[in-house]
Amino acid sequence: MTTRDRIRDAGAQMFRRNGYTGTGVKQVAAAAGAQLGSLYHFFPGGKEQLVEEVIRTSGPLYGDLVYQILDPYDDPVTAITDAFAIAAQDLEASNYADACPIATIALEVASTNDHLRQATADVFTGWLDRGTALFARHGLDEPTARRLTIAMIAALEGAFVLARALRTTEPLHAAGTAVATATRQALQEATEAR
Amino acid sequence: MTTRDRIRDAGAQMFRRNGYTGTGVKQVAAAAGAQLGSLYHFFPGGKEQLVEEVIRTSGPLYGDLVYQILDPYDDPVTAITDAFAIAAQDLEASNYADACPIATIALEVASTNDHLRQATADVFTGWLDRGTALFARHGLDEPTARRLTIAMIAALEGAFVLARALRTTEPLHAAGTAVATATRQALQEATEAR
DNA sequence: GTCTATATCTCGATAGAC
DNA sequence: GTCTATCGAGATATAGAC
Repeated sequence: MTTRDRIRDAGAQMFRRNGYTGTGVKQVAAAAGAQLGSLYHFFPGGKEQLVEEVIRTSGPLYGDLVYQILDPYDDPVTAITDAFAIAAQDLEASNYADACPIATIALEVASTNDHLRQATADVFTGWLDRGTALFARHGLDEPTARRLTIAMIAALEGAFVLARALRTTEPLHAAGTAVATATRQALQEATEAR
Repeated sequence: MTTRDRIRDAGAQMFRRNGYTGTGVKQVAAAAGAQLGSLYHFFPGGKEQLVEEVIRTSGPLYGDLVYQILDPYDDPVTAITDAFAIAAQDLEASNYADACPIATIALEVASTNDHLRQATADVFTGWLDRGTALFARHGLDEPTARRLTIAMIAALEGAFVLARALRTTEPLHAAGTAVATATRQALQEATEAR
């Protein structure tokens, strides 16, 4: 792996766990086994360029991860339940450190840096579009599919907040169950309307 | 209002909007119209003592706010829908700045400061207990009531993340609808089981 | 209790030798 | 591209006069 990649990955991990303002560029360089000069060589825009790249790479990557869990299922209801269970496992395995790679950053910059806010918005928009298409494939009309996707992502993000604070996976299971129920209901109504 | 209260309130607002690590004690003192010496006079534990007090006061206060919206309703389903709609209005009115008063802090400290992490956990636990009691009053058994409460708070927190990043209230309406649906379903099952 | 001044440290960022 | 040294600004925190 190149020095550039090591810096980007170290940044991704530290921003994810300690937040944007809570992470220093020197720490990132040290964690990457690189010199500060190298960081500024590859990221002349400094810390802000580094986070933006982290947002725009880690964000979609995490979307892929979730998508690949959901996609193979015939039944979206069990797909959702299983996906939240896997998220719970992963979170616990990382000692409640690795949840959403961009949520902390998103909240930190939402009212302080519009350029970075837009980067997080682009990531969320990408997730929404893909999720909407996935739900639509199961027979839901576009507005309903979009509504459910938003609810699913919101449930996951919020469950991560509670789970990391409480250090228990209970929120992920509770949120997953609720989203699964709402999805089952929507699918049923779509069938009845046919 | 006393100087101490002004400092606490200014801190609450700045931590809520810019996060914990993103806020400086000098800025807090300046925003409160107080001198730095006064801040350390009233909060000898410095920044950490200040946030902890902010967490433990603003957190329960926000819980009261939500509770007072939900409580008067006979029907929890419309209560939830309305509560999310009100949250959407408030968020938009503050230009997407004032969402949950402790969520950003909670994510920032979850893996970096166990003492503050515990403070946020205590706040969430308080919310959960009150919400569970409220749902139980409408005829749900305790585990179901707790599950729904967790799902509701998670949906709200996650919707805030999406809404602040995307600068739209759509996530709050979508999340509210999903939680309302899950609640309607749980109430129906409870009635049928009787 | 309030104010000013300052100590100490770490921050992001830059310069320049190699 | 990598490394060392350092700049200037801002961070948290403290001291001490009033």
